[in-house]
Amino acid sequence: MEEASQSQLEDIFTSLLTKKPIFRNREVMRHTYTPDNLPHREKQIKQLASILVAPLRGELSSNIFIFGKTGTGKTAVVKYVTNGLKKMGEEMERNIDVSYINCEVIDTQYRVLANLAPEFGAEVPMTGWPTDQVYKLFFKAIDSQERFVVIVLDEIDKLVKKGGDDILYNLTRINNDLNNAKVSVIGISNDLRFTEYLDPRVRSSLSQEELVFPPYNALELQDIMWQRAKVGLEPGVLSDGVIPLCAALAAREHGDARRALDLLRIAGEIAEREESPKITENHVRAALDKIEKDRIVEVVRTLPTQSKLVLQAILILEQRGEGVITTGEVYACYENLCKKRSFEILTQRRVSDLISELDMLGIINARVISKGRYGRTKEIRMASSIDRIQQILNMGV
DNA sequence: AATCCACAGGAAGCCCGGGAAC
DNA sequence: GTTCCCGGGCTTCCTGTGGATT
Repeated sequence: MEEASQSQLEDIFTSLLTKKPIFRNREVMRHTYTPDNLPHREKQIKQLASILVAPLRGELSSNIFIFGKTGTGKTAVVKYVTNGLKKMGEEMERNIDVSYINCEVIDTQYRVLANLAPEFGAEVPMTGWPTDQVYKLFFKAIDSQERFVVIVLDEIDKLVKKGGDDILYNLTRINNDLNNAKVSVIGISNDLRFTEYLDPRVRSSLSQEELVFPPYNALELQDIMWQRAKVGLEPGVLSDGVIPLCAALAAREHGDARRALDLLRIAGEIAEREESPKITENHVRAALDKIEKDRIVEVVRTLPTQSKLVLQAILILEQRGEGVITTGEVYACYENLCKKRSFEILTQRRVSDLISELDMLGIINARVISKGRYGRTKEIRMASSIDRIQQILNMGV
């Protein structure tokens, strides 16, 4: 390292002293933050409020089904309106409870009930009990006093995919048996075709009211970012093209506000680290790259051993570069790999599932193709840089 | 038109580790 | 301790299938 001369040191001090911060309030720039007003969602807010006003009048509110892709403000609007509902409930001395459950994490009937019950004062272990016992306890707890209960099930499609629609069936019918309490359910889903998998009775009962959240267009995304930037960033740190660029990039991904805000925040963090006085379009592009890289690194690093072996097999085949890779080839290579490193060998059926999982994680591309006489298989390709993934793989195992 | 490949992917059920209850 | 539950990973067995080849 070079020796810093006196004048260089002075430069460092002055630059540190004069260094202007980028962020005023970093929290505001996160997509998890719920702002005071939600631009371009006035219609949905009004709709939702007009349904949820029922408990304030002492009536049972309809069940609601909410559709819309990721980052269209579904969760934000629901939280916003239900918060307001709770506050109004307190003012009017009505007993209103709102329970929010994210079904991506809590994805079985048992876990949903075990998470709901404690909110009404019934302690339930996270495992061990029969499900119907938990249900009974939950039922009793909820009916112990007169109240309105709104249960929000976010990412409800995940729940149904794994746990079936039994809970929904029970929850939507629960009012028939309750004496004191009244329950309504808000289901949030980003899979538009998801109701097809539901029992018709559940479907009709759950979608008494339906709300659709269309994607934001680029201009609306800009509005959202401007509004956040006003509070979250120092004035004057934004170069002209930055917000339009973030909006354009996010609009390309079906108008995802979450993505737009992440881009802007990460770009800000990169600018901060570079000690740049302004966020530039290049920072945004760097942010785009960083988000994707970080995601891949994290996913690959935390992959279970067997998935890593399958991925390694695909990598080896890809590097050999002998045309299209199929499930059979991957399995053969994987078998070798396991033998060489003395790991247990799973069946091809299981490996086929692991390949599909890797596809869903976006590390590889796998699509089903038919080679006519030569059967049906998956055509497998790497989705991103082979070298980088090999590096991450080398660190583990 | 019939055949037939190389799998896809559903269904059922096993095993195990978590835990509760008795 | 034994016996009961749950869920996740996995195997076994299975039926289904698009389209080149016969």
